[in-house]
Amino acid sequence: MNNSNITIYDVAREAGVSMATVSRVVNGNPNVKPATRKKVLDAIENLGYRPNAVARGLASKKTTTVGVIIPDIASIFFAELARGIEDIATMYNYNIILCNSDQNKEKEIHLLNTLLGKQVDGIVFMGGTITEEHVDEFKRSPVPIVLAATVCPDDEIPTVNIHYQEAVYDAIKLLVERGNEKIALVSGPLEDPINGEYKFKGYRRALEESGLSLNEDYVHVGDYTYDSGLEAAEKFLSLEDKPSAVFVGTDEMALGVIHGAQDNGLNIPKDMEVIGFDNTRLAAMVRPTLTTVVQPMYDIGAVAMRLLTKFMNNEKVEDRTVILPHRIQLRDSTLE
Amino acid sequence: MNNSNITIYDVAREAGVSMATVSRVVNGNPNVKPATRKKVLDAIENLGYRPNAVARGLASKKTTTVGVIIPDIASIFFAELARGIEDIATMYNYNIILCNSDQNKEKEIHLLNTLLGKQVDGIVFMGGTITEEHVDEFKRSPVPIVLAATVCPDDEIPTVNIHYQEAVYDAIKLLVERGNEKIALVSGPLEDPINGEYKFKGYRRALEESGLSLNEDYVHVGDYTYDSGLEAAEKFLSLEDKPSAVFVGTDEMALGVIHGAQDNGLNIPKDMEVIGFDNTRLAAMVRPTLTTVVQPMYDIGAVAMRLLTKFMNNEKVEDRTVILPHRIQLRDSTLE
DNA sequence: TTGAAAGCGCTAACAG
DNA sequence: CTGTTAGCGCTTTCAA
Repeated sequence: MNNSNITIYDVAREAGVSMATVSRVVNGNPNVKPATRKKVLDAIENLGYRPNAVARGLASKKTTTVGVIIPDIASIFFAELARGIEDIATMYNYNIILCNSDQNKEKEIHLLNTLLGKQVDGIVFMGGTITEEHVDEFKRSPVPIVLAATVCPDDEIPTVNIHYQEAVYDAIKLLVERGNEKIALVSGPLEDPINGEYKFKGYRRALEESGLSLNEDYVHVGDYTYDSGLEAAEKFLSLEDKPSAVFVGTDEMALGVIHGAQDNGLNIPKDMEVIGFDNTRLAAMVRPTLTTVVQPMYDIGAVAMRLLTKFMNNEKVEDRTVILPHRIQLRDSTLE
Repeated sequence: MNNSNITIYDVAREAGVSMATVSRVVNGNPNVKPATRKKVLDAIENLGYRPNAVARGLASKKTTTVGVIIPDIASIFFAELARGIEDIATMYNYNIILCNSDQNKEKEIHLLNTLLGKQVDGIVFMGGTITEEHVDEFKRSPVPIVLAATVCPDDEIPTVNIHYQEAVYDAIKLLVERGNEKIALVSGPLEDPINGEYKFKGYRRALEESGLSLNEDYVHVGDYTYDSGLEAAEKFLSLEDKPSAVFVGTDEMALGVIHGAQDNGLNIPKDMEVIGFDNTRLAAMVRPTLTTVVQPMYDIGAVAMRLLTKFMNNEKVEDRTVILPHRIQLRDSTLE
């Protein structure tokens, strides 16, 4: 039954050894005579002994648990990231305490402290805007912290990202090369530097370099939801001079744009080309299928966690700022 | 900076009291003179003291952490459930250790033991098939376990579900009432009792009661993926006598069915009506929008977690098997 | 190769 | 209202 009350001490007695020896076999210490090891293993088996990780954590100051602060696990984007994190964590024998922050700064800082209180061995942090206060907290942390899919103004903090500006630049350039001169942008909230700083700048730079001017009517700021994509389409279609292509900051909003346009009788991509961002599974679940910038979410999570293990083991880390490659996956929402 | 080394003992000295008193104020024990409390609070502030939850856990035998075993957090369905769980957990001041099981029995049992080793105060379990071995483990657990969106053959194990058979029955009946006589089924893997037992039986019973016979050609077993929905459509459309309606076990597969049909020139719902299951956000992200059975994932998670808190607090629980209501959300993939 | 003993940082009686 | 004192179950020197 409830075997949670049997301790290392009980095993020691049952096996006729000291608890130190039991500890050794439990921890795979080689300095134990095979015969002794067997006795102990048998006792463990008989008693149904299960080591108490909390006690172990207190004594060893390691919990083999890492904290994960994520904006919203229900988001298809972050869920994929989380899976990458968890898989690698499991591989290295860590468990994960998962916390949703809703990108709320107070919550984020509070969660950070809760996790540190729980003595996690490290933290993977995903968020929107990283303020100085965030950075201070990160630096004050007694355990390593790695940011995933989150840009940080301070480059001493380890991060794993793709090159957002470049990625958007590439997408816009592609549209330009295909003859588009009226290219709209549906962005996520500009307060998030990934949108306001990186993606937007990529858009602007690509237009400039192509000799195209930035038309404010062609910029719509959404809130990441499908519905805001729908709205963006409505807005663009109400324009005198409609855009011939639109780049959308996330796939979910891109689906909204596509459907909004189709609901108004447009043909995608003939009447309007659409490019999304992220390459979530959604991209294959629309008609036409969505051309999109591939952001390897799972890999970002996996690499961030791997990086964290290095810090936790005091391994040498050559580069604390890792940039993963991106590319554009052509599908049917763009011509040709 | 790194304040993780300062302990309750340091605070006690700084405040000129005993550690017991510090413990009292940290834990909100009212038996402390206000003046003393203030001294302690100041000392805590000055030193930047942060209680060590691991030590606390060892001493109190409570970790305020619950384990969550989930098939795949990257699934839109489970991610929503997880969010419900986490929100309520946070509300009751618990953190969550999240583990992906991929519905693999060995992994599930192993994770269970890992979590128990970490001394979680309770566990929310989501899975597919629950075997006797599972039930044994659940019953052997020293802490309460609640199953969410997971049917269990043994009804002593607390569960939170909707009435799957009834839900499917309702959907099929609706199709019948609208004049359909050739109703196909796209199911998830039949090994999962939710599919093989409950949903399938709902389908069969509705047909029987409507005087319709079950046609094997009209049953396709998918694997929950969009692509398997696509395949199902291909298969149905290759039939001599094509179905006029199809009920699909999950929304994602339903999108596949819709697109598969459209890719073959069919008009949904005119040529074929489609009903999905779950009412994930996907249901609104297709054209036509998807009529679907509403399974309140978030609520299931939330209620399961709430139930777990009751067990953890030894509160009276009237009903360990809770059934949440379902309904059908009519959209455009069905006629009228 | 094994054991003894001192903590890890905190809670929880029990006194006072 | 406050302090003393045992542990909680395990790891980790240090000796043997």
